[in-house]
Amino acid sequence: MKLDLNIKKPTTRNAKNTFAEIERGAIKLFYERGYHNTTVANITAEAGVAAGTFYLYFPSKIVLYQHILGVFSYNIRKYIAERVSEKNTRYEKEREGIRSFFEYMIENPEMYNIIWEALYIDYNLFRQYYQTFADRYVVGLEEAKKNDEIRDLDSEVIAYILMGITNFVGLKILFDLGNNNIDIEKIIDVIMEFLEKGLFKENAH
Amino acid sequence: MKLDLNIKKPTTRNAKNTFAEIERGAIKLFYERGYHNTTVANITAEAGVAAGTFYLYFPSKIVLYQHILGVFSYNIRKYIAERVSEKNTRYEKEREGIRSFFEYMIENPEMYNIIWEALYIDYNLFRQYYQTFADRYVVGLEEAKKNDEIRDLDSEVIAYILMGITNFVGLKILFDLGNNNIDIEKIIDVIMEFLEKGLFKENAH
DNA sequence: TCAATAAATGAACAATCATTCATCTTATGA
DNA sequence: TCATAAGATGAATGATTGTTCATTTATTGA
Repeated sequence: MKLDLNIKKPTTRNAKNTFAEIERGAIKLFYERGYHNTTVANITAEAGVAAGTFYLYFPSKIVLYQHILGVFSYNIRKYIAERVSEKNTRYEKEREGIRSFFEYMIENPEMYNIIWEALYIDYNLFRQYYQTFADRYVVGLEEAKKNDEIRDLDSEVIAYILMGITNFVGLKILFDLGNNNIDIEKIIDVIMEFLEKGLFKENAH
Repeated sequence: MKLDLNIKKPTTRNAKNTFAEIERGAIKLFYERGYHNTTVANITAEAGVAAGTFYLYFPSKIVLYQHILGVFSYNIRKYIAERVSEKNTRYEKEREGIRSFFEYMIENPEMYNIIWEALYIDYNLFRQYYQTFADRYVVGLEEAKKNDEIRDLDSEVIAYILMGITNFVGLKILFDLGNNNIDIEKIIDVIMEFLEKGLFKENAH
């Protein structure tokens, strides 16, 4: 499934550094200005190398983007999975999943913009990213159902519901990141109470 | 608050048609190819007018985008508000809000891409769009709290939770729109049961 | 009917930018 | 040490595209 992007890996130590600098510069600029407002010349200038150097490693600008998306996609899944696997109940796993998503997002605010931008750069990659994320989620939810931990609701719909909650509350957190008075734990508390008891009171209808 | 985009409104009937054709062509192409892969020449060709005609009405390509975003933003809010106001309980309002969001989205799949793309074209407009949407939501939620219909949770967080749910489940629906066996009512049932009782069973932790 | 105004045209312009390539520099390993 | 390969350079290229403008056509109101 891992598609070959035709990227040339550097061998010498200096070259590895050059490659990493191009990655770093691209992530910074794609985040700050978006893919289309970032030129290859911008990236190489940020990386401190000549324009032509870019094409030693990447056959095109779009391939660099696809590569970076792949790296982020892998890293966030790994980050979350490692922390969730430490917990035992679905409730604790869910809480930890949400917390680690927010953590990763705050440490790597570039990820957000870069992943969403796939919708306008490579639609299939965008769709695949979320569908893969959802598929993994479904596995955990089905297991929790077997253990009688969660209600018997369509797991795929629930997966998208939970991704929607974390992504949009995450968006709000990014909006407010300038303000120093955001309390992430308090926000997670609200989400968890919502997941526990729902929105409506018993007499609501 | 309504910002002046410096758009020239047409006066004669023919000119009104030209203006509408440019709007229509732009929406079609922004949806199909994205903003950056759509040229002004593409838009005028789609509209069946000469390239220069574009600048009779819009001072630049970006202003046309901002104009279209404003139209969608207004239309979807109006569409939902009209239907929600017919309902009495918060439960019924919520269900109708979700349903009408999906309805509008399926009828106007362009809206989704065009609004999200704001993140890469005009960040402030993007942020303003969601914050305005959330602010409206908060008003309704606060009222429902007073009526003891919903739990006492932070209304702004809940607003982003609910927007996240509708947007991401909506995304899933758009992914699957090719398949003819999607049952929207069933998906809404899942969301509503989730909102009623939460995700976890009583004995979950 | 006929000036005055509005609408429309499309070739030309100027700027941008992804990519190439001939040349030079550095590293490697036998 | 030295031949070979890998890494790096940056000016040049060619294609694209947002915008302008001199000119032509259509509409309007008196």
